[in-house]
Amino acid sequence: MVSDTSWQAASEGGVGRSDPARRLLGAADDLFYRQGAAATTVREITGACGLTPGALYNHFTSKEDLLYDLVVGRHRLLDDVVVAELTSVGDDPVDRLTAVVRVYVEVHVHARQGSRVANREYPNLTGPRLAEVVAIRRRLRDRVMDILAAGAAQGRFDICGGTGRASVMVAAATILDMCIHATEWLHEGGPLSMPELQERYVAMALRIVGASPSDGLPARPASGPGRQASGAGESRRNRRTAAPAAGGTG
Amino acid sequence: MVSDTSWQAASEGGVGRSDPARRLLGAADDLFYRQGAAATTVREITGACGLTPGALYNHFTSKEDLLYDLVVGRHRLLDDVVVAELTSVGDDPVDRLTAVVRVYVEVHVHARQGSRVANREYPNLTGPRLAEVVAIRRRLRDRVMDILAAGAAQGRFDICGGTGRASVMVAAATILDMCIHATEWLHEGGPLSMPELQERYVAMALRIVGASPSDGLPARPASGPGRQASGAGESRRNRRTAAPAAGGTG
DNA sequence: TACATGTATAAACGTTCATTCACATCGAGA
DNA sequence: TCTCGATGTGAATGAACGTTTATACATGTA
Repeated sequence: MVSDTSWQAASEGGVGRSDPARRLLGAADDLFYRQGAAATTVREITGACGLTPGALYNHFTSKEDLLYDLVVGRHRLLDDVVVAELTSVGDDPVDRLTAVVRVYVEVHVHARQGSRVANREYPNLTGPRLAEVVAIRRRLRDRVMDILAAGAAQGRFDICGGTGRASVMVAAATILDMCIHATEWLHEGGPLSMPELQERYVAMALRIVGASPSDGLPARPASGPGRQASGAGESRRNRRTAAPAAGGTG
Repeated sequence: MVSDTSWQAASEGGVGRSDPARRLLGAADDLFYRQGAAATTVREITGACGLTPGALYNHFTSKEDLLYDLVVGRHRLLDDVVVAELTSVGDDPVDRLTAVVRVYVEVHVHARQGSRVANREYPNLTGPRLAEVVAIRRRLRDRVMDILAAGAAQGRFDICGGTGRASVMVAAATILDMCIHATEWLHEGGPLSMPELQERYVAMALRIVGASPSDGLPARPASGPGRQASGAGESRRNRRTAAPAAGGTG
């Protein structure tokens, strides 16, 4: 499990920033989320903070610099959390893939707005700023490819199409895209609780790679309880009542 | 199977348009694909055709009207092809899901550029034009949800999380996103042939819904040859040797 | 009191954008 | 030959953009 406070606080954005800078980041995040970064003007951002356009340049060198702050922060955060989770989880490929999917779903759904901004707006960056974000994204993908390749080599995974690099990449990218897109129609407080959500996505991911059951995780999961696994007992109580009745959409 | 000529010709875009209009559509498609619609100027579009900006307005009422032409055409086309395929395929849910996935992969990968423009730029539309495209997209998704729900009701599918609307939607959207994102790192002439590609995606889709084997399709497919089916022998020659693009990660 | 610092302002800058419009060109039909 | 419709030109328009600049106003400190 993700140690709740660590990334949650950081995901508020603009740590170590002055108060006006943080307010500008927050306003920009809202506007970028609703309209897209390209369609959002400096005047809108500063206006939302009760400021005039010039004020932005006391805190950021440019509009792109502000976007970079938001985007790269989220990417570094995700990268860090994934690494931390993977170093604490052991060698079993099923465990490792499970951990990655759990983290991805939790981070993306929890910080839905910020994640969508990061994933949709990063191509608006240019030059070295873009290169840095792309490098992080590639690293994230390669890490999953390594897990899949290892699992396939051990006979634990059955990747559709074999273990060639192309097939492994298809599977890895599919799994990550799936998790990222969870934010598109699901949100905290929605019809599904976070553990339920994670369970579904873990199950789908394991199915995609054709994972053979290991400890207690059937490829066709029983509806029983999840695994005990990591220590942090944070799934004790449902943080929302969110009656998981069948109906609701997204 | 997709009757090759039908949609392929139509996907060239701008059917029934005058020659300059078609050239403008083609140039805009290229530019939108490379830079995004918002970042592409009317001057660039007309300049690419050896024209001046004003000339565009002899053929389209606005830049958005041109984008609409491109985007709605691709959506209607996909919708039509899916409907045609589904009406000719019988009632078996496995067959129906297989058909949808095959069509999606083929259309998106074959018309990679146009598909990416349609899927990435449609949010730039406004008002009724946007509403029309959104309606088509919803229809496409609902159609897959119906297939999954029917399959689950017949006990042929085992949707992760049960047969509630939310779970079915998660699975349906995941499958469609997966197919759409095939264009992000795969292309005709890439390391995988079209039938291979379709096979992988069909297999992953069936795994996601936990399909139980029916005619000859194991949930863990043997690596042997695919089903006979796919008629059009169109992947004969490799048109490019381009490298597989880096692909989206988290 | 004097000064430095952080922050905000109002106005303007230069650029770029989509769009408009009066006018030219040209092929086809009468 | 004349007209007409389709098409293209090239200049102009008004608006919007990101950004810069000179200036002002607090606040804390020496």
